[in-house]
Amino acid sequence: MARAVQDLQDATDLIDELAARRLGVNRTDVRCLSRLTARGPLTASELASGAGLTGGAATTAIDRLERAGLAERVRDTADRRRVLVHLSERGRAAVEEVWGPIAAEAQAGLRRYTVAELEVVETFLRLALLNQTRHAERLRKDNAEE
Amino acid sequence: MARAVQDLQDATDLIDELAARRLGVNRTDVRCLSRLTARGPLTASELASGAGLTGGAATTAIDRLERAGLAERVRDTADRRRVLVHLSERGRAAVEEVWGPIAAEAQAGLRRYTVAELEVVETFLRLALLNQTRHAERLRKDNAEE
DNA sequence: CCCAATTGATTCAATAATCTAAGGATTAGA
DNA sequence: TCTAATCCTTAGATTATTGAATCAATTGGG
Repeated sequence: MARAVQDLQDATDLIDELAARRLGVNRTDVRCLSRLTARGPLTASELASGAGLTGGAATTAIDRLERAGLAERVRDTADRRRVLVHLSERGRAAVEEVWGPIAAEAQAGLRRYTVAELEVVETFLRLALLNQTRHAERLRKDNAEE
Repeated sequence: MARAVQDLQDATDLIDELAARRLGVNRTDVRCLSRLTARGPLTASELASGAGLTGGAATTAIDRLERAGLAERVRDTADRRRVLVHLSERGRAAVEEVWGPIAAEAQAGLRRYTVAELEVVETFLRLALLNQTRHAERLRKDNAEE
């Protein structure tokens, strides 16, 4: 079972790599695209913490995405220190082109499952997440108290 | 459901990051450690392709792991061009310390599931993998024929 | 048995990405 | 209004990866 999870993760990793090449950006930028798709427009710092980057790295990542025409900076009118990062129309289309079909087929596959079965799978995933989160906490604490 | 999978992946990612810090190596090195743990001693080139690295990158990654005391180079006596990379005793212990408890608890969690339920989950994961693999192929082809 | 071709690993220079720290602009609070 | 805090950017140093060249060992055809 652990192996099945691992294999799935490796495959996802591979797809990210291929998607990066396809879009002409790097893996970090793909991670940012994914965040932006999932969580709507984000400020530079939200994107940074979401993608596990420092501020400086986020700035250059956004630069690259902007240069690639996949995202756009929009100054927040309410607080002009902030920069909101939006997916551009082209960015949205690119994301759809790469991940749309994957999501669609996954969705289709789910239709063969009964509600009870879906429940089992989802609970499994949530428990696994809980386990990981608990241990992430343990590691964070261990790292802190060196 | 897609969200549950995504969340789990993010959490795994976070753990890799924390583990890297804990062990004093980088993410690439953690990927190598994971490969070495899962697939036993590997030659430098097997490790390279397994971890998605070029030859040069693999060499320096092994250098770092060796310097950190986590792995060891062993010249293959049968074919002396080859270098087998083994986890060191300390490497094995470090992997166990970080991932052992996670695996143990995951294993324990699985015991609450019936055989039928496990079957459902495993099939789900395999189908998801299949879907990803199919689309990885699509992307690879698209990239190739540019 | 030898030599050319191949294979495996390493080295090195160039490139790319990241980090940290400092700086500039804006906002919020006293 | 002045000060501190916040947000993003910039710049220099560090780190990692790539791709090509190199060295060593092996293999196979003649």
